[in-house]
Amino acid sequence: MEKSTKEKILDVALELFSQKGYKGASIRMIASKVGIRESAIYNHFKNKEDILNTIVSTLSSSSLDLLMAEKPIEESAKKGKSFLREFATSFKLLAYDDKSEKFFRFMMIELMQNAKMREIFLNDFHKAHLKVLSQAFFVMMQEGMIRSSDPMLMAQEFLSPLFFYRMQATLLRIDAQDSRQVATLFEKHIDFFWEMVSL
Amino acid sequence: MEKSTKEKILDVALELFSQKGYKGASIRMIASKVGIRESAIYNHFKNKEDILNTIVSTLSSSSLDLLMAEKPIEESAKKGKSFLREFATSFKLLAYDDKSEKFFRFMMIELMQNAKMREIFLNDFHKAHLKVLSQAFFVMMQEGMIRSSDPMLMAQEFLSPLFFYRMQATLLRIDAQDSRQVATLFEKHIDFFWEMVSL
DNA sequence: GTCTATACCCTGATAGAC
DNA sequence: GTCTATCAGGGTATAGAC
Repeated sequence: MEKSTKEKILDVALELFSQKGYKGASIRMIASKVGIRESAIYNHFKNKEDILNTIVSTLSSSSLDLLMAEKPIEESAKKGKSFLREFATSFKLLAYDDKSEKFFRFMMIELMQNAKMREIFLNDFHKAHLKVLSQAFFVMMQEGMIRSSDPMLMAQEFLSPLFFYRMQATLLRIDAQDSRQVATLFEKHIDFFWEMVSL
Repeated sequence: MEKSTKEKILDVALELFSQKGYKGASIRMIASKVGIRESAIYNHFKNKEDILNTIVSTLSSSSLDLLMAEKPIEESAKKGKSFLREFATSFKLLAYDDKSEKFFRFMMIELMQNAKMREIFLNDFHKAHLKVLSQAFFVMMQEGMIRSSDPMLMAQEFLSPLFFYRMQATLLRIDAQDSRQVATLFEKHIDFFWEMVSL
């Protein structure tokens, strides 16, 4: 099963976008890495922006699906610490999945430059995670598993370290540095957090 | 007191770097915004990279000084929650200081593209903060103010939300959105965290 | 210190042959 | 679908007049 030229272009483009950002990755470099001429790109995509949009719409949704495809939160949240561990593990796995990591890198580069990417990050990414977590914490509070507090605040406090550890892991891996110490932080975070909030 | 041309160039460059990144901000745009020709830039800086280096070496250190210019940590850490509040307040103020915010935006853009910026972030910025905080938590544990745990882990857990809230505040402010809700998270974080760890 | 003029490279994109 | 050829525009940087 050979990859089509179109798929090759998308793969190479994501690779280069994640290293140099949208502006820094030229059509010429993409074509060269794929092994065709610049002009041949335009048989598959209208222009450079068309490549970008295809990548973004493909990958911006997939990361959420992995986390949310489970049963209703009302039920799974009753598992308490296990739920948090599953959530964090999914989050951590994304940090070590090739395409997800590349998209994450790309997203971080564009975040401060591109309003559309900010919207994707704040709404699709962050707000969606917060919603799931705050609902879960609400259930856990009702069940008397954890101490009473603002569920949304607790969601922010739980999510922030996950994000930051993921970012650190990505940064270290770019320079081929050892990221195992950071990897253990995901698990330590669950233990630490649960010990703090559980009754 | 008039600003020298050199200072104007640095101000405009930081402004544009923070909006478009290093590659995206051209000498031409910088010159145009300052009100001179491109070639005149080269009377003040050897080349574009020279502008970058001047900005980085000026601003990468200053953000730390603000936080660390206090008394020895061994003493101030004994203040417990007040110490954490002071630390977080300094951190928050940086998010609302014009030049610091611009440099932060610029740093976030370059982080995934530029090895030097990664080094600045991980060593000068992150590691330095962790060192101060872990020392402080160590003292607090010895004084019996907070529960016993790994001081470095506790530092990571305390710092991560601060970073993430700062990033959120910056993102919202770029689009001129209301960032007051995020601003309150800094204070809520202190209260939440302290309630969790204090004895 | 600033200007004009210029050199040279890289960019995205199109036209037309095969 | 891919190629060669070509274009206009923007990028950094330098030389030399004022």
